[in-house]
Parts: sequence; C-alpha cells; structure tokens
Amino acid sequence: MNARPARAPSRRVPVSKSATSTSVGGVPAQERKLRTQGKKTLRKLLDAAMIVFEKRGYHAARVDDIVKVAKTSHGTFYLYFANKEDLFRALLADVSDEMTELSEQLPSIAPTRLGYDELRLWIGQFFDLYARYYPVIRAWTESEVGDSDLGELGVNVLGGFANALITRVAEVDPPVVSNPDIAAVAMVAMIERFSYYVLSRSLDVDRDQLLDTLTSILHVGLFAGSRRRPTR
Amino acid sequence: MNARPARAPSRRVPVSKSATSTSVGGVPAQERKLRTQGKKTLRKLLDAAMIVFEKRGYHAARVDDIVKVAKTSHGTFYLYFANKEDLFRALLADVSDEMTELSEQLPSIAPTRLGYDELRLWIGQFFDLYARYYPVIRAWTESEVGDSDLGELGVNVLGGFANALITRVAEVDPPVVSNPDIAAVAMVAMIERFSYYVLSRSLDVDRDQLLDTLTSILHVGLFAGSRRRPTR
Amino acid sequence: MNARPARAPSRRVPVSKSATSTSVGGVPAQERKLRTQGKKTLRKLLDAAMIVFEKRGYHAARVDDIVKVAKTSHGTFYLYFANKEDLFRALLADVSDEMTELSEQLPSIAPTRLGYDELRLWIGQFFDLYARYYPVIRAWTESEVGDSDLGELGVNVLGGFANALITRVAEVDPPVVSNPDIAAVAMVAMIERFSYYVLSRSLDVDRDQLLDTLTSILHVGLFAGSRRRPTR
Amino acid sequence: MNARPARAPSRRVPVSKSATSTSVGGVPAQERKLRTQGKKTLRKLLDAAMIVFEKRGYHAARVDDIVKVAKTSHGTFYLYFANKEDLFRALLADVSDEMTELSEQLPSIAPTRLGYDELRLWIGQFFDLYARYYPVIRAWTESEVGDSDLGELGVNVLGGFANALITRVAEVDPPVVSNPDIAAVAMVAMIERFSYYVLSRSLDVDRDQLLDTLTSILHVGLFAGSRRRPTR
DNA sequence: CATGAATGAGAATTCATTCAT
DNA sequence: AATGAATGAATTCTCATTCAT
Repeated sequence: MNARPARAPSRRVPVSKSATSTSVGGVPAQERKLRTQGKKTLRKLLDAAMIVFEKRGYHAARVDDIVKVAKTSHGTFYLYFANKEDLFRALLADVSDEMTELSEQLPSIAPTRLGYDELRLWIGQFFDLYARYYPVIRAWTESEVGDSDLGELGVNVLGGFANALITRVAEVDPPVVSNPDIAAVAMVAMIERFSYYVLSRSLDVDRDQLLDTLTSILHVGLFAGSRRRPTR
Repeated sequence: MNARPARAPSRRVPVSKSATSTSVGGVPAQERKLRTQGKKTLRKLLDAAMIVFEKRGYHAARVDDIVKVAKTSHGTFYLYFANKEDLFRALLADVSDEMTELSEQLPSIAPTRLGYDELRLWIGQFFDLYARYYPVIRAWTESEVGDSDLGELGVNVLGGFANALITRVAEVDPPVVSNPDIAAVAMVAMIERFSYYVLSRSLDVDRDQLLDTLTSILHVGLFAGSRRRPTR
Repeated sequence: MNARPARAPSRRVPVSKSATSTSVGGVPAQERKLRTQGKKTLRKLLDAAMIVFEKRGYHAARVDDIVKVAKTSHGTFYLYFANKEDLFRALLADVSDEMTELSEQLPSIAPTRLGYDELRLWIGQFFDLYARYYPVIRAWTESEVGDSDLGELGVNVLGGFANALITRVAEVDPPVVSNPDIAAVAMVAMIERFSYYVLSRSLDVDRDQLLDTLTSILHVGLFAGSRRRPTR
Repeated sequence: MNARPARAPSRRVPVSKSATSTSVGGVPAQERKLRTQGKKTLRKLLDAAMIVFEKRGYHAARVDDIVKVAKTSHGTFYLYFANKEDLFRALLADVSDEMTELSEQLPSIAPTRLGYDELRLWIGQFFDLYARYYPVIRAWTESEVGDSDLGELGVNVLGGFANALITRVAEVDPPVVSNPDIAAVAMVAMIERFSYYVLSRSLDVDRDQLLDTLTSILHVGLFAGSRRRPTR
C-alpha cells in the first residue's frame, strides 16, 4: 500500500478553510464591516476564550467565563458569535491557517548535519506554534467527538503535515521504509503527541530535549540505512 | 536530563488504581455483595456506558442515555454508581489494569528478525487492547482537563509503557539515542497516537499496515547504527 | 364556482389529528405509559395552561407562569412537554376533537319551528364548547401566524363545520343562495366570530340573545324564499 | 335587551383615537417638525413594519427585523418611536381613521336590485380596505389580549360599523329581526371574519365570490320577508 | 439625523440527583 | 432491587433599549 494513505487523512475534508478563515466568527455568518471598536472587542473575546479554554477546557468553559475575562457583557458575546462553538471555530481556523502555512515550509532534508539542523529548526517552529495554540488544540481534542465537523479541521491540518513529510520521505534514496506515506503519518503522530505530553505537563521535558529527541528519531528514521549518526 | 524523565510521567501519580474503591461515593458502597441479578445490572450499565461514550463522547454522554441503552432506570443507575464519573472510573480501572499488565510483558528486543517479530506481536497486542477500550480511551482524552484526577490514571498507564520501553532501550548496545528515557516516551506517543488516528477513522490504514509501520520505525530507531533493515 | 370552496378550508390539512389527539403532548414524542401520578400532573399542567392563556394570552404566557399555577416545578414541565407550543398543541387537539365531533352532530334543518329549535340547540352547544375552550381558541388566534402549522388545526376545524353546514344548506330546496359552500363558510364565520366578540366581552350580549340572533339569521338565510318568519 | 347593544361594543372605549398623540413616549415627541428626510425615514419604518407584521405577526416581529427591512439602524428607530407598540399604534390609527370614514359612507339600503348593488359596492370597499391593512389587522388580532388598550381601538372600529349598520337595519320596514342592533354586530362579524379567512388564505375564494356571498346573505337577512331574490 | 456597539434583565431548557412507592 | 416522577440549580440565548461617536 503506497499512495492512498497519503490522501487518507483528508478523507473527511469538506470544510477546508472557507469564509471563517479570517477568524471572524460573526453573528450567524453576517457580521460585516467592523469598526475599530468592534475589532477590538472581537479580539478581546477571542483572547479571553483562549485563556478560559486553557484553564477550564472546552466543555467546562462557560460563555459567562469568557465574557467575564473579556470584561464585556453577555449580550455582546452573541453579537460576535452565535455560540461557544462558533467562537471555537474561529480560533480553529486561525490555527489551521498557520499550521498549514508552516507545513508548506518544511525544508528538503539532507542526511547531513545541515539537514539535521534544518529539521530541528522546523520542528522547533512547529512546537512553538503548537504551544501558542495549545489551549485551542486541547479544546479540539476534547470536542473531537461524534459527527461534528469540528474534528475535520484537525484532520486536515494533520493531513497537511503528513503530506509535507511524505514528500520529503519519498525523496530519500534509497528508501528506508516501505510505506513512506504511512510512516509519515506515524511520525506526525509522534511529533504532535509528544509535544502534547510536554505541554500538558505530563512530562518533565524542556524544549531542547524535546527537539533533540524528535529530530534524532526522525533523522534516524529517514536515513537509517545510509548513515550512522546525525552528528557525523 | 538523563535518567529521571522515566519517572516524569508519574509526576501526578497519586491515585494509582484503587481509586475506585476509595473514591466511591455513598451508595455504590453496596457494590460489594452483589448477587447474580446485581452483577448483571452492573455489567449492563458498564456496557451501555461504553456504547454511549463511543457514540457521544464523555461530556456529551447523559446518564439518561446510558440508562436507556442499559434498559434500566435512573434510580437504578445511582444504586450502582455515585455519578457518571464514578462509572467512568470503574471503566478506566479496567483499562488501566490490562494496560499495565501488557506493559510488563514487553519482551527484550533483539536486532534480529526474531526481535522484529516479537516486537510486532507485542504492538499488535497493544493495538487490540487499545481498540477494545477505544471508547473509554477517547473519553479519557476528553476528560483529561483541568484539575480532575482522571487524567492521572492515563498518565500512569503511559508511564508504565514508557518505563518498560526504557528498560529495553537501555539494553541496546551501543546506545543509539542519547536520552533513552525521553525517546521511549516519544515512541510510546507515536504508538498511542497512531493507533488513535487509525481507530478514529481519521486514517485509512489497516491493522497490518499499522503494525508494519510502527514496528519498522521502532526497530530502526532502536538499532539504527547496528543494522540495515529489519527484514534482512 | 360550486364545489371547490367546500374543500377549500381543508386546503392545508396535513396534520389532521395524529398521535397527539389524545391530548398527551409528551416529552419529544415519547412519554409512554403514565401512572396515576403522572396523569394527574399532566392534567394539572394542561389546566394551568388554560388559566394562564386566558389571563395572559399565548405569547405573553411564560412557562414559569404555568408551572406556578400548576404548583409544580420547571423541570417537571419539560418532562411532559417539549415546550409551550407542544403543550398548546395538546390542548388544540382536544378542542379539535370535540369540535369535529360536534360538527358531525349538526341536525338536518327544516323550515319549521322544530327546525329552528333544533338549530338553536345546536348553536347553543357550539357556543358552550367554544366558551369552554375560549382560552385555547384565543391563543390559537394569536398564534395563527406565519408558516407554523398550528393554524392548520384551526382551519380543519372550521372546515369541518363548514362542510357539515354545506350538507344541510344543499338539502334546502329550492336553493336560496347560489354558492351553498361559500355561504356555509360565511355562516360559520359569523357564528364563530360573534361568539368570540361575546366571550371577549367586547359585546354585552347574553347567551340567549346570541342564540336568538344567530339562529334567526341562519334560519332566514337558509329559507328566505320559502317562508316568512321562523316563529310562525 | 333591545337598544343598548349598539353601544355595547364601545364598552371599553376610553381612548377613541387621539391615543397616538397622547400616549406617545418621550422621543417621538419630536415627530412634529419633520423635514423631508425625516418624513421619508418615518414612512420607511412604517412600511417596513407592515411587511414584517405580515410575515411574522406582531409578537414575533423584532425591532431588529423592522429596522433591517427599512434599511436603517436601531438607533434611528427609537428616534421616531418609543417602542414597537408605539409604532403599532400609529399604524392602527391610520386603519381606524379610514375604517371610521368608510363606515360613515354606508348607504341606505333598499330591497331592490339597486340596493343590492350599492351594498355590494360598499362591502367591496370594505374588503379592499381590509386587505390593504391586513397585516395591521392581523397584528391587532394578535395583540388583542389582556389589559392592553390596543384592543379598544379595534372594538371602536367594529362598533362604528355596527352602528352604521344598525341605522340601516332599523330603517327596514317591517323589521325582520327582533334585535336589529345585535343582528348588526353579527353581520359585521360575518363580513369581517369571512374577509379574514379569505385573506389569510385559509379559504380559496376570490373577491367576487366573497362579495356575492356576503351581499346575498346580508340582503336576504335584511329583507327576508319582503322579497324573494335580490336578482329578481 | 444617523448609526454601530453595548448592555443586561428575562425566558427557555437541560440534566444530575433525590425521593416515594 | 427497581423505577417513575420530581426538582431546581446552572446555562444558554434573545432582544428591547440606551449610548457614544
């Protein structure tokens, strides 16, 4: 099985980016032109939501909490978002956009010291982005249930990363793994989940350790056959 | 940071598993002396909960749903469990037990074809167990928020796996990675998350493909320097 | 134009009686077997609603008001009805049933003193029924808006009366009016609206006066050509 | 009870019509000196209200809806009206005025072909007026609840019609009905309600059919004893 | 005159948990 | 043991009205 898994992650890709991409949730899809004032309030709400999601998690987060943190009123919230999920979508769209952009910047990886460093740098960027949006990502994890289409966004993002990685893995000659596409997803899984463990404080590891470990494993995984150590 | 991370995952490990027995609220105390009838009802409820968690997720699951699926009444539910979380703990304890047991069975891994096959077999067992308890695990993922102690159980389980793997990784000579303990966690992360992707149907990969991929990467990762291909 | 108008009133007749006819609103279409206790509560709620609708009207009626009058709790309300409209439907179904039954009892009308008396008796029964359900009918008037299907029930009921009357009007020989079916509806309109005026206290007329007036006009209308006075 | 019912309808007639001018809240006081611009906005709002009332009904109509249809802002609305009811009163006053005027034009009715035609013409005028203001009338029907004084306006209007008719009925010699005043109200009820049925599309009857039917019944009712058919 | 933004009281609805039978 | 019924605290959401620009 060679080519399909690559597309697999996008199996449920209906709502790629769409209108929401600009992060404007907006009253039931209306919410046109916002003046300075309006934009400020919108941002206050989004920021507040991040804080509350971080502290409470998605499900436990109350619109009331968000409103309090944003120092605005209940009514105002519904002026900008139809409900909590709507706001959440706006945040997710932001993450999604940035993640996709990052995935497109994955460099070609050489079995050299330089290649190792470049890879490390890129994983570092991923981790930083992941850390920044950690509350949103955790919330996504939480809400990733049932038939909701919320999970799809996440799947798309992961798929994006996997695809980027697949391209690089496929460039490796001679091939180390028999199914580069599946392997790519496994690697993404590792990067993602390991970052999650670290950020959730389940794991007492710092940024450098994380990067060293992930980069090593990936580099070894990619070039196992052709070289000894990344440090060479 | 070299040796400690192994313990890191258990940073929050207060309630190992006996949780169920101690934290059980008032009513469920009668859980002890259960006659045939009682046991049957208990089972019905646990099974029903699995089904509902699977379909709805933990947060969205209503006691009412569970009760309906179990074809019993509201009152009866509270005869067996103090609340939804209590029931969830019971399920988690089961998973936890079986997972721990499995982690203790991780074989010593040799850089040979046999070692590869043994590892593959073990990962297969993990995946099957993971698949069986998928609803519970997903629910755990969901509930892993805030100050609840529910997440700890999961951390313990992962820590168990990581520890088992660390032992094996440390046995490898010469060492491939500089931080075997951290690397072990990264690998567990990969196995776990990749399985999750597959089971959540985000990924169109079958069991064999999953096992091939994971085993390959792990085996390569462990013995990168000393050999070429696991298949040799 | 002769025959169509007769059917006209039923132009929108989708939900004739259906399951709701027994007046059991019921939690989203479930609400199966009710014990004595349950039935009592159901009745309390329906009665309370009549009182509140009478006093406040449909729109202004709050679930809270109903619950208070019924001396029960908010939660209980939603145990029996999905919402205010659901309860209202249950009441409407009752009215509808009784009205339909009454319409079927309209006697054949003779141009005699006896015919007059029989007609008067029947209109009296209508008025009494109308008076009994006045709160519901007024609420219906209020809610008879837009695309809701609530209005249809009422249309059906009126249509039932009109049809009954048409049959009688058509029996008259020689025919007095050219379009008996349309005329029948006009007469129903008069009976209904006049009753409404009287009951809404817009009009200071007592039951006997109402019956005398309506019966006279109807009798005259039906037999204008063949006789002088109903009293002869 | 013989003569009084004529005044009955006005039993609650405190605020004949100048209501608008007295009950107007604070802001709309500026309604006076309106320049071209202002008048245009005022009209836009009134028209919009008609449209929204038509579509949604009075209660369900939101100030927001009206404002949107009028393509103006929330703030502007309150520049012209104290609230929704205030606007509604303004519309009602218009209807009321025109209705009253029309009622004063009811011709003396003769038991002849000419009388029939004149009556038909007049009912036609009534129906057209009724049709034009249908949204307002329906809204009035809806709001005619409780202690609001809104209903009174309507009662007054009806009373006006009834009085006009009473005068004509009383002119008939020999008298057909014993209580001309009550009968007059019953007839008004019929005309009004039948028109309502037709306009609410509950009834598939066109304008001519409506006029034929109503005129026939009325003419027969008035001159039952003295003639056979209006067409003779 | 006009408008976008904000407000907050009020109403609907859900659901875990308790209770009487 | 089991169950139908009841409860009410907690939340979400709406919308008339006011305000600053």
